[in-house]
Amino acid sequence: MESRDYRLTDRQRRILRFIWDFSDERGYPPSIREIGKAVGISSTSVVNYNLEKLEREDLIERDRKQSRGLRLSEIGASLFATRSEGMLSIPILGMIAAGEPIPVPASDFGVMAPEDTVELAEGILGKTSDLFALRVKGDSMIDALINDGDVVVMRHTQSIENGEMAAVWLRDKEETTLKRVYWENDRVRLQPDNPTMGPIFVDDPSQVEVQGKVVMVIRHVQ
Amino acid sequence: MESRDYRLTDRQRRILRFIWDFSDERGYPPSIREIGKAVGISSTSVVNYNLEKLEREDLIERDRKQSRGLRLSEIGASLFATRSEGMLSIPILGMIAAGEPIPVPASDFGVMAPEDTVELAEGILGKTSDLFALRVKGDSMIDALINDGDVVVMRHTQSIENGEMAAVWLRDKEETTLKRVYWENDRVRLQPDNPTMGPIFVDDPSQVEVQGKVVMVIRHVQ
DNA sequence: CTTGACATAGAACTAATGTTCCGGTATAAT
DNA sequence: ATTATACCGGAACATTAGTTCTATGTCAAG
Repeated sequence: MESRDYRLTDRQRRILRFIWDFSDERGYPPSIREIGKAVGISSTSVVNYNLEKLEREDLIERDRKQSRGLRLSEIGASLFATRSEGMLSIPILGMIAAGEPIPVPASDFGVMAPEDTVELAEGILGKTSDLFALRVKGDSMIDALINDGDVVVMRHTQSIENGEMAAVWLRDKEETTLKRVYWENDRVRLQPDNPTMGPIFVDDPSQVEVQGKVVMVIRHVQ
Repeated sequence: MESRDYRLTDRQRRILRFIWDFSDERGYPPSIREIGKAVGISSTSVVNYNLEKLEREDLIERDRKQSRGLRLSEIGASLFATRSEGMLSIPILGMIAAGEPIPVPASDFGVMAPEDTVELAEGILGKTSDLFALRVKGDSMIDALINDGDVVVMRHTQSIENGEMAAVWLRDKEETTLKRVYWENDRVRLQPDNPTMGPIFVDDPSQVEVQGKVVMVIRHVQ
């Protein structure tokens, strides 16, 4: 971010900073006298004088004749622009089969162009990284209350507990599907949550690759 | 979870909303006289009187003797679905029964204290206003893939289509419940989406009041 | 040196804003 | 009917806050 030189005096900088801090803390802007006291100016006219300078530099905006009628402009606020973050944009990387496993073009979701994104607030989920999303195709997870068209937010991880819902890549079949995963002795059982469907057994555990596990389900109604 | 009823008068609601709007637009809070003018109160003392009520309800905070010395409290601010730079904060106003209808303390969700919020990106849903959220209690909507503990985002509206999912207030029973609503001749059928449960029939349609309809379902896994 | 722009200070003034008091109305409980 | 309470309106009042005016000091340019 470029730092433009506003030709501000030290006093003006301190005034600007004080307006920001005061507003942030109290919920309303300071009066001229409060500014003067904070910055060490005894005369209200001097504060006013400097405020006019700041206004001319488009760092603040003023409503004359209104007590506390001033605010930092967009550009002024950006000087203190602490956090523009807080929002998390999770790419929907594609479809995932949750039914008769349908071929998915790529084994690595990471290389696919996101068709859309789900945007959530940070903090609603734990770690912000390692997240991605997929749109569900099929109804094999109907008993897990995940339906065709839903979006599942997933955490990219290899390690999952027995019975957790995960997106798994079947290496030999070149398919990805959403199932509950159970490791049983020498084989892997991929269990749909739909009574009309049976499990898939994979005898060679190295043939299944966990892409990630489900951490959230989002569904639009209508 | 204690969902508290604020018993605000219409005037107090309008004052609260005006403070919010004004502050949002101007960058500083309104004066007492500005509030009065906006909500149609000629006397500053009456505005002051109502502000004291709002303060007692912890919806605003005041700095006495300071012009414009007031701000919405955290809880007060959360009553408005706030958009902060593309982000939408939707208050979870309480529980809603989706099972054996359990009594819900207030018929008007709009005045209850939010226990939490769901934060989404703006644009993921259409209009930003009129949205609120409820946590589902019970499993009567299990076939609609809505389970105990899920959060339903709702749009506050009276008009819904036949068969849509809605939160309805049963006036005589003083309960709110989440069901599919069917208008049949002279009666209303409230249909759970659970084969083990039967519908509720209400013969007097004026006894049911639609609070809002479901537009989104969010579920955390684990 | 003189001038003028700039920055400052102090004080007086005007306008705005918050506070208080007093009376009135409506309603419900006693 | 009486009382208590909540709510409202008007007006006077006190304080806060914005504006304006005058005066002073600095400093670089002419």
